[in-house]
Amino acid sequence: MKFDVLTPEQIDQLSDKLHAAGLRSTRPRLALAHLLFGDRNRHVTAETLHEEARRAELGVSQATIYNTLNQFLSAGLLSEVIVDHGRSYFDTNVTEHQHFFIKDEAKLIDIPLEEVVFKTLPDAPNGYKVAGVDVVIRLERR
Amino acid sequence: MKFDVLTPEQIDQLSDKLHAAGLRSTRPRLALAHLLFGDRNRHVTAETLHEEARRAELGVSQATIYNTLNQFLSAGLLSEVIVDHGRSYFDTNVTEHQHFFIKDEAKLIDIPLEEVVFKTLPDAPNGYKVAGVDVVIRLERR
DNA sequence: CTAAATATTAGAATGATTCTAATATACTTG
DNA sequence: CAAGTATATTAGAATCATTCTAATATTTAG
Repeated sequence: MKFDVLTPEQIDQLSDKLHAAGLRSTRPRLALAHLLFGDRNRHVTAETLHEEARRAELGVSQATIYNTLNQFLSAGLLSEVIVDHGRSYFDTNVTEHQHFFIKDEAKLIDIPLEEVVFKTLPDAPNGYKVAGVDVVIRLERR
Repeated sequence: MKFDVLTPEQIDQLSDKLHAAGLRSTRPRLALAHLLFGDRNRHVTAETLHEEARRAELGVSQATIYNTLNQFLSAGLLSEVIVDHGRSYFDTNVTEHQHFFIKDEAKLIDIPLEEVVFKTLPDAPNGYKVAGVDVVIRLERR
């Protein structure tokens, strides 16, 4: 899939999404947005996205992959999942939810928020407030 | 605090701990074990431990800090906490428990296991089993 | 005490990511 | 829509945490 394959409608739609997020609509951003924001939620690392972009012959540099992922993150188009040090995972699901993580496969699976319910959770220590609660269920092959 | 300050009793005790974990008792390991395994649980990164070792004039190289932390981890004397990519945190509390994390202060606080109770948790997907459930409550200054 | 096994170390190498600063593209205003 | 200004993109250098290498030192077993 080359960038040229995007229909005018797709370009408009993705352009709007970028503008709505306060980002300029540029060729590399449209191309990456097209890879990221399809019908289903996705999890990528800079490396996996770069590889996809390479295969699709998007002509997008590694620096742009990093810049774009971080800009999409800041703009709220992506969320970050911290399950492993060394590698940053980005999630196209920006609603609150949790994750399964299969380390051996470097794979993440979303868990809908309602499937993780707490009976008890501690209060934040004095002077602090809770910014988020992240649950990671680590999996291994049975 | 120089290494020489360790009493023979402390050396014996830490030596036993290392041997029990299947590790040889060496000067650098005793020195670092002394910093790590005091009366209270601690959270360190390679950097913070290296800085402590430097201040205490232990004469322990950075490579040894990394090697030792990883050996202690493999030996079950430390656990790893994944709350941030880029930096590895090690915890002297090796019993199951959860964490508060204050990103701005690069600070971890232990949460006893009984303070985090689930009402519902999803089953592992087919072919997998749960290896662990990590809960991180992210905090910000109020 | 000697030999074999394992540890330590400085410095090089690696891997992920960020920075730099030069070039290109998008937006704004007249 | 032209020209100028703001913002993006990029290759390659730089950085940061960490691991590796291979030479030297220490520990343990016999």
